[in-house]
Amino acid sequence: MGKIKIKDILNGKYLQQEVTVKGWVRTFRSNRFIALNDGSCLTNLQIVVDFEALDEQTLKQITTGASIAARGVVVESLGKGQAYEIQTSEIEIIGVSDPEKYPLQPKKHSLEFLREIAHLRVRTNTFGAIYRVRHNLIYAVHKYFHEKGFFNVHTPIITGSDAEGAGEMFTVSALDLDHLPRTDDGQVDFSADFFGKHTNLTVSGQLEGETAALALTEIYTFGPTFRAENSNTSRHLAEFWMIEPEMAFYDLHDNMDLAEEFVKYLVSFALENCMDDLTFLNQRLADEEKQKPQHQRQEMGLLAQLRFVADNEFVRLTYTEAIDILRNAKPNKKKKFAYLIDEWGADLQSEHERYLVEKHFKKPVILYNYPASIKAFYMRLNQDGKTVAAMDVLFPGIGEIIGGSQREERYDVLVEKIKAIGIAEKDLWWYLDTRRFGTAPHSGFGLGFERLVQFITGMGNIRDVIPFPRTPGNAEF
RNA sequence: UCCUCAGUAGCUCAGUUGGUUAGAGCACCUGACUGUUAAUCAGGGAGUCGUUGGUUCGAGCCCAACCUGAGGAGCCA
Repeated sequence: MGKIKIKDILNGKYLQQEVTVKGWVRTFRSNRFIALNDGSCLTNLQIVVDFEALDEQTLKQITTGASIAARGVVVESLGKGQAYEIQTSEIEIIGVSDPEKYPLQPKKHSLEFLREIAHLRVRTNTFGAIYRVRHNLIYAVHKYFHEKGFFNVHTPIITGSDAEGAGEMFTVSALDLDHLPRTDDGQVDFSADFFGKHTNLTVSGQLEGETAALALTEIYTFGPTFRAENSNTSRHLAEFWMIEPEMAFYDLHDNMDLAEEFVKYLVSFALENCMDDLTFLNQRLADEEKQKPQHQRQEMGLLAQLRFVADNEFVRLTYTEAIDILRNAKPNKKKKFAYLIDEWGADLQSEHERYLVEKHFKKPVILYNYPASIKAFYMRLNQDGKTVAAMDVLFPGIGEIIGGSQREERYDVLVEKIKAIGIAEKDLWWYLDTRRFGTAPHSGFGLGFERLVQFITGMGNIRDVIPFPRTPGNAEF
């Protein structure tokens, strides 16, 4: 049993029928009303018990957190708070929960406290909603690409490529750390390791994804990604999930078109399929905003902002245009920026991106054609010889949600850039092969999945949108 | 990694210029209650004041180091 979900009962499918429901007790009031939740939806089902029909032992074990089965008839509720309820005289305690020790109480808990009990926080309204929205977005990612004819490619999680250049990596090793084999010059001898060479957890599936795009035309990856950077912010994780589409015969503008359409699709999908959970999260955010001083509050609520993003064109402007705007912006002239903008070529800081998105345009912004000097080696050099065909999608609140580029498909230009940054050609022999045999213009981008979930759920800290966050100093559970 | 702030009961917090036995709400326990909605009412238990060291007759309060958390910055997705 356990096939009947509370969601279906609340939809009215089982009115006047006898059913068995199973779930976890949220509250038990007046010795009579159980609020039962099975995770199928946000709303609890009210179980009305005839306590004279139950023995005292069973009654005592109906406590917050306990799992139970209840058998009874679905009826229209006599009370005001809900449409349906179950009248029952048959309760089975499946798993008891000592109320003195169970950490979740029917009251508000801080997100910081719930992070310490990540194995139980999914039993709260907020995290139940986040898990469900996250699932729907995972599904929407595959649905979108599948319907457009893209193929999902599993790129390796353990990589032997030393040259991805996207940050610090975690070494993967089966060597005995207490007795490390050494070479003659004292270095760790990775030739004695499992793979016969030094290997890492991947920081990006892009380079492998490119090889697939140059055969299947349109592909995407959706997998875990690892960064060993000591980042302690509300927007960074050491283990996160990234979506990386890669498309042959796309230039930078095709790439931006896809990125914008894709993000809007995901936002719309959530609005169409997760309205109950989003309405709850909208209210949660509104309550939280009320605690803040007025000048720090956001103008739009969560739902309003999601609709705004789904319905409006993103602004597109070049790095050069952005520098012009920023140079003449009030905070720059009044020296309010911590980093003042004066020269072309400066890297943009968070405060500048925020100004453009939240103050100047008040909508998502796509910046493109960045100086080559501040971007990765594989990005395609533009005709001006000083900018590359790179683009970043910037969102209010969370900043960079997508980073992408048209890739350098010209063998000679690519080899020059690889040499210039000091990577050995032989380490990328397989990547360079794609430029030697049937190379083609192609483009792609990376979307940080948790940042997207953050935006759609309105959660301020990225550690609250992944079930078990991995951050510096934290790998509990 | 840097800057700022915080750490007191299971949770959220108050705690006066350093001064007797450290408080509240919620939660929990006991009792009452057959239409409650974070139920309500009466009573009860509950603390190594983050850790270590120091100043002092006396430290939850002052000083130092460390640990943990949050916000911001850098790196980025």
